[in-house]
Amino acid sequence: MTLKTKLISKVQRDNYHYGNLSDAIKELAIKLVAEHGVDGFSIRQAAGMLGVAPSAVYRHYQDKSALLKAICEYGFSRLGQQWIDLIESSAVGTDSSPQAISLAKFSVGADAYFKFATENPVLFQLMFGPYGTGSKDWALFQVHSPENPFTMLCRALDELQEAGVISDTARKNAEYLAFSMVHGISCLAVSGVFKGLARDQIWEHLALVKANLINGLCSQK
Amino acid sequence: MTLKTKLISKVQRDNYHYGNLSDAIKELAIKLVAEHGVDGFSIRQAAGMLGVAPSAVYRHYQDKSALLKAICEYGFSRLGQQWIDLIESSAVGTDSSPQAISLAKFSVGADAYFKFATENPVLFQLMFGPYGTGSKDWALFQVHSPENPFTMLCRALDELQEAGVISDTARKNAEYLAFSMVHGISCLAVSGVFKGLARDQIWEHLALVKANLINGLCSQK
DNA sequence: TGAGTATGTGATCAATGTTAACATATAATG
DNA sequence: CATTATATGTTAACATTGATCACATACTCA
Repeated sequence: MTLKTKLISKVQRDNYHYGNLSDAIKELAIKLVAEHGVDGFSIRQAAGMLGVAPSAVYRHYQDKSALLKAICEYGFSRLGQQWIDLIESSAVGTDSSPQAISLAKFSVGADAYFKFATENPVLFQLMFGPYGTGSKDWALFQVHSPENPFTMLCRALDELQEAGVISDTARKNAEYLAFSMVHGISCLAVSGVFKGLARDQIWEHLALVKANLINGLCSQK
Repeated sequence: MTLKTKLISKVQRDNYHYGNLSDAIKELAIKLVAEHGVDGFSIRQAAGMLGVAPSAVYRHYQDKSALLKAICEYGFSRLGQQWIDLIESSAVGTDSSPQAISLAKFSVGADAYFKFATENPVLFQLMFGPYGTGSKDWALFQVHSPENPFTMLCRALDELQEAGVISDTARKNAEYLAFSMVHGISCLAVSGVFKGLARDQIWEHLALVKANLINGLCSQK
């Protein structure tokens, strides 16, 4: 439970002011948290690595919890970005029917969500933990910000409906259903429950989940 | 981030030996963790509340992480118990068809899982975090212990198959599918994402998820 | 009874989060 | 340009924590 003190290279600085400590400390914290877990992260250690006094951090973040919350916000923003990017990069929509396009978009979106989770397990758990969505004043899921993955999912479902792939009643019930499924398998993958399985197998589970979800939605009249 | 020191009543003891400190500290830890979160829990505080020196705890648990792991094990065992209990108490199976019985059992099992999660949010998150399923040597999900909720789910699915409610192929793909869905909505409920919603609404979401799941499984030939 | 073992104590250590008083660079203002 | 205000660092300190050590006490069992 004590931090491995290791040999922390205390970087020497020549300027009194750092430059942009607020961002620097956040980026480093993101890296350290991902690497050593939330509990293995300490403000003092991070400050030392930047060659800065621990108390300097408190000019930019009120708390350790405030810093962790900032990391969560970064996580959500990056998840949103990757969602969009993956849809773009997978070239969904080139000469296909609107039905096929909306389906592919939905599918790729789910992939992006799952991919983000498995590639950033610690961050993902942090985002939905007490310092993220669990924190008292977390507004991201109430306000309909475009960065919100839930909002993105809803838009993907809207497109499915507009393309006539799913019915109006299916659309109504779909939101929490779809979110639960994609989030669920992501959580499981991240939690260590699938420890024995190969990556390919886990992705097959995701495919199964997606297929069942789409099937269920389409079969609703 | 610092612990609220409050007025911790240091209980006075008359015997040198505590009795069963191992269990006492665990039970208190379970309560404190549930109440103040994992990060708000300290060994020293708990020891103080039992009127015992902090170092005494280390006779029974190698680490703080070992204690947290013990809490996770308790969690899984209690979840399993409640799964069984809820099925018993809801009197599933009195003069009904085998199909109806297996369906009801499955449904009630999912309810038990969800109920446990929402009633023990901190514990639930802990169980699937780094000190639970995420810990390096977590064997509960590899060994098929009867306490394992995944094993229980599988048995419920077996019964659905045996009763002829779902097909053989549906049974094969069902495990991770069902687990993902039930676990997914439980995670969401616990994470704070549903913060604005009333309890009834959240339970309706669960009902929807269950309905869609069963529907999807039954429609597979 | 007496030795061995299990369990609890006290003192101590290094690390951590956090704060306060002080120092310095940058920005704003006259 | 000189001066002041503000933003951003530093140093030192404090209380709390996880953990370890030598030591003390009670229980067990031959």
